[in-house]
Amino acid sequence: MPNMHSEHQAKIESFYSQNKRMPTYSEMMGLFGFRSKNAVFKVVEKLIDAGLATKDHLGRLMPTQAFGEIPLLGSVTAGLPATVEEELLERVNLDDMLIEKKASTFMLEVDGDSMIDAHIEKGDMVLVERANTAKDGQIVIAEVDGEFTMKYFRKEGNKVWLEPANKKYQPIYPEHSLNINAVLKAVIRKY
Amino acid sequence: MPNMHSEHQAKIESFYSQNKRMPTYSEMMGLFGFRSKNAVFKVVEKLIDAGLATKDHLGRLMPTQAFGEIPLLGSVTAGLPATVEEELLERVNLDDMLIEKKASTFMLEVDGDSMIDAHIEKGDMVLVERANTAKDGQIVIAEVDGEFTMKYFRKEGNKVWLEPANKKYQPIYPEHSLNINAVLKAVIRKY
DNA sequence: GTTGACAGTGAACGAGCGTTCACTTATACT
DNA sequence: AGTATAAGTGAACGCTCGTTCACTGTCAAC
Repeated sequence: MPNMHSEHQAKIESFYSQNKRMPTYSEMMGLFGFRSKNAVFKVVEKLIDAGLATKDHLGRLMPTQAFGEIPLLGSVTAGLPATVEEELLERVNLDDMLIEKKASTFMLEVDGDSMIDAHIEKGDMVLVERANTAKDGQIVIAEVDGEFTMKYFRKEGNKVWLEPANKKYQPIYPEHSLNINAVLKAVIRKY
Repeated sequence: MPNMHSEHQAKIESFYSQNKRMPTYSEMMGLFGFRSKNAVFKVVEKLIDAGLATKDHLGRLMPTQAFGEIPLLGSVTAGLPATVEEELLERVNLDDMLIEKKASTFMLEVDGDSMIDAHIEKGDMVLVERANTAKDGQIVIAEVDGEFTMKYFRKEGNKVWLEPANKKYQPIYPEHSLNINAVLKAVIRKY
């Protein structure tokens, strides 16, 4: 039996991603197939010694690194190492990485081709944050003549306009006002 | 006082995203500024009545929708609605949406321009899943002559080759074997 | 064969949990 | 003024939690 630890840890991880919380010792009894809580206690003790788990101030198991976190390897040209047992890898949590202000963050689907030269294509998902203002060069979702579009926001002096990232469209110079709706934080394309 | 519920819920959400678990009633006492657990009890009762929370079989608070989930609005041309109080919005969890097999999923940074015509550019982050095989048309990370690259995987009959998404590079026809390392699941670009 | 380490059982214990009860204070409506 | 409704206090209660203790079986080492 190579490494019992990882098997137990995998079951805990699986429980966590289903229930969004850590299992209690009684629940782990069922999870591991034990009939005694003490058996669980000893297993957990080893997981902690191995640095694969932690407890909080209530004695409850805490989600540590590797719960919701994904190994962040180097670049594409480096490829994937054969074994990823190494704990010296950096790890990232998608939510923490992409979402700053959760309450004002939304997701939208892209449905035009006006930002194609910025490599944002139809069908992509965009993560945006509600805002009324933007800085020059940011990509925004704005309302122009009652219609919403995604464009580069440009500002020079007190002159503002919108610029598509597609040569076949023209920049938009607002006559009166320009209602910024949100600024782009991230693009997500799923395959 | 417009809606006390949302304020309390926001504090719980904040606690959850920091501690990756729900607060206990005692912790909520501190969180809300109460000196009695019963005050918390009544607040929680209302949150449940309002459908903003649930309890599990232990009586503990459960993370419900809206914990780690982001409102998924329509398309960009639809813009962002003024109020998002409506509970009829679809919501998505980034992790659940993007990660299928957590144990074999990794993140890499893109560092070439060979996939630029597929709108994957230098600096993008890619979510990949370790694999030895792929289907025709999928984007893969493969090893060719000791070097790793990201390319389209092509297969016709028993002939396989790699195809860049950039006219200035040539397709790669492997002489002996072709080591597929991983297949692309998603592209993430952060601004 | 004996010993020691390890893994698991089963029962017990204190602590903290969620919950309930009785009571007080404040707000709003007749 | 009088009264209902809601919000908060503080103490109590049972239940489940994590933890501990004593014990049994198993396997390897010497």
